[in-house]
Amino acid sequence: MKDLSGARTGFARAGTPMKHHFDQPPEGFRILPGRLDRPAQEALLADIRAVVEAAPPYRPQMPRTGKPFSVRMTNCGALGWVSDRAGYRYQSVHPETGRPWPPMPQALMDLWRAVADFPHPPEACLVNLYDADAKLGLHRDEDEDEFAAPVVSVSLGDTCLFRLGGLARADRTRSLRLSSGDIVVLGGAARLAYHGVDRIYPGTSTLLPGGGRINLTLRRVTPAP
DNA sequence: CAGTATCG
DNA sequence: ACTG
Repeated sequence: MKDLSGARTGFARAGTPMKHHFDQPPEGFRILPGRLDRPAQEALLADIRAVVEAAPPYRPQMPRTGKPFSVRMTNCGALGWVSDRAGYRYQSVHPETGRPWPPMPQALMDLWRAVADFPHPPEACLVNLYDADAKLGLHRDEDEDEFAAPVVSVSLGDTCLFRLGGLARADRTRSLRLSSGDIVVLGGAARLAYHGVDRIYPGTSTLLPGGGRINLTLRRVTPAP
């Protein structure tokens, strides 16, 4: 049964008298018109293989409960996003090896420069590894101290069902498929929009030998100098 | 105080 | 554990 209360913000019909409504996705959300071609995807994948070699993917845990994520993660760049019983945070070292995160590959620095429209380089690239059953619940990227910079996301491998909401958790959401090579920018008002990954469609890409999906999210964490 | 990138 |  649909929620007919109407007492929600979201992708409301135009002309609704309530505040905080929009009939379009939040301003600043865009899927770049041209996805990365196969050679570019393969080059990025080679970079990520090196990252994974130096900083092995691990399974984060939810704050307080310790409940494991289905998604495995690692990072590259000066800072990496981690989650464990102590909470969400950015830190400069891998939580299991204690070593600094491997450097941000040049291709990702170049990609950021090309699409972010922000005058300072990214500090963190979170690498999310999805197997066929992995999901990421609706959330906002709000652990950064710099919201003027966008979040830039690159999809590699199997297609996923991506869900985009609004600025409040209860806002209406839209679902869209993201396929290998797609580049998404969450900037402007959409920088703090709720989003998540509802499902992976196995066998929809030949990029990753074992199947699955890799998502790279580039972020500026500290205020621009 | 409840909620959270969990899971349903 | 930390934010809102």
